Amino acid sequence: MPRAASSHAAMVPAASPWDGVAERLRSNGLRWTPQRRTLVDVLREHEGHVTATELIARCRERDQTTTPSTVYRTLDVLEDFGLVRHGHGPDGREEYHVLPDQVHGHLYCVACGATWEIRPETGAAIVDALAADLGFDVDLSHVTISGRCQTCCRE
Amino acid sequence: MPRAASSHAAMVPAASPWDGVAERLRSNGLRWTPQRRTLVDVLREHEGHVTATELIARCRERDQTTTPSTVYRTLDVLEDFGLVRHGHGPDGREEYHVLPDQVHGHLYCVACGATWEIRPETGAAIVDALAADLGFDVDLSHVTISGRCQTCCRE
DNA sequence: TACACTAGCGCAACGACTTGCAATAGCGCT
DNA sequence: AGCGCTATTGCAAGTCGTTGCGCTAGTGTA
Repeated sequence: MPRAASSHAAMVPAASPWDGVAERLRSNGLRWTPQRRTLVDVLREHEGHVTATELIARCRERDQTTTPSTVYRTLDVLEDFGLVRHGHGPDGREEYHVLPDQVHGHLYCVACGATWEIRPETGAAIVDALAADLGFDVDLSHVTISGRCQTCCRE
Repeated sequence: MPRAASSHAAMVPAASPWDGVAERLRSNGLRWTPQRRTLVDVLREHEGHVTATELIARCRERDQTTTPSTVYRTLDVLEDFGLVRHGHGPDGREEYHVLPDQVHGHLYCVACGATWEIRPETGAAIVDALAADLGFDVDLSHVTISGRCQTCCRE
């Protein structure tokens, strides 16, 4: 959807959810700093999953002075805005899902180390099962379930 | 204490899965050390869930010289023997399930902080759903799923 | 454009967990 | 009971993530 910001703004590249971040922050009394800009630039190219450590490394590529604490704190802020979502990988380390268009859980194969996303329908089945059991309202996005993938099971 | 060390030992308390640990270790070329004894003694009284940090603290109560690295390493060994099982809590920290008589997953309420075990039947439903989806063989024991419990949902 | 207000930054220290390594001490064997 | 082999230990150093704090620098306002 072209989403014309004015009568003649037809050349906008395809609105990215990141485009309005600065304004969104400011309108909430927060600030748009160089450090946040760096992180957002990195996130732009990482739609998918990334570990916090990797994000820090990538930020440092662009700005040597990047500090871990700042990155973690900015990620917290972005999470409040729904732009990223964090969970814990099988080893307990932080993992971020960039732009969670759709909440989904993850599977991790302990044998080959690969990860998969749980399909929405399957995720729904899990959510339903737990809702029926204890009336629990699951937040799938925060979880990585481990086990063995089909391929590794065969071996 | 009655427990006669007589020729006929009929007063043994009821065989605990821990009773044979020393022998099991030795017969596998491993060793039964004072440090391991301390940890096992602690575990004996903790059937259920414990964090690694708490275990270390309890060990230190009994033996001031307890070192974290030793405890972690011993837990790894015990896990190989199936006596404990570790997973990661919602904050990514290690949690140990002592004597997992039955593999089960956990639920954590982000609102009130309580945790529940997932009932076997419900767990089975989850395992089945993922098996059907990707042929994935889930290891439920390693997971804590977060969300909101029934009570907190109502509020 | 200058100013004050305060969000955010970088630092330093801390807690949880891991790992390499040299010294110690269980265990089986004689 | 003594001996040697090597599993374990304890330490030190390292990684990942968090937190308290004083100083810096975005922002809205005048």
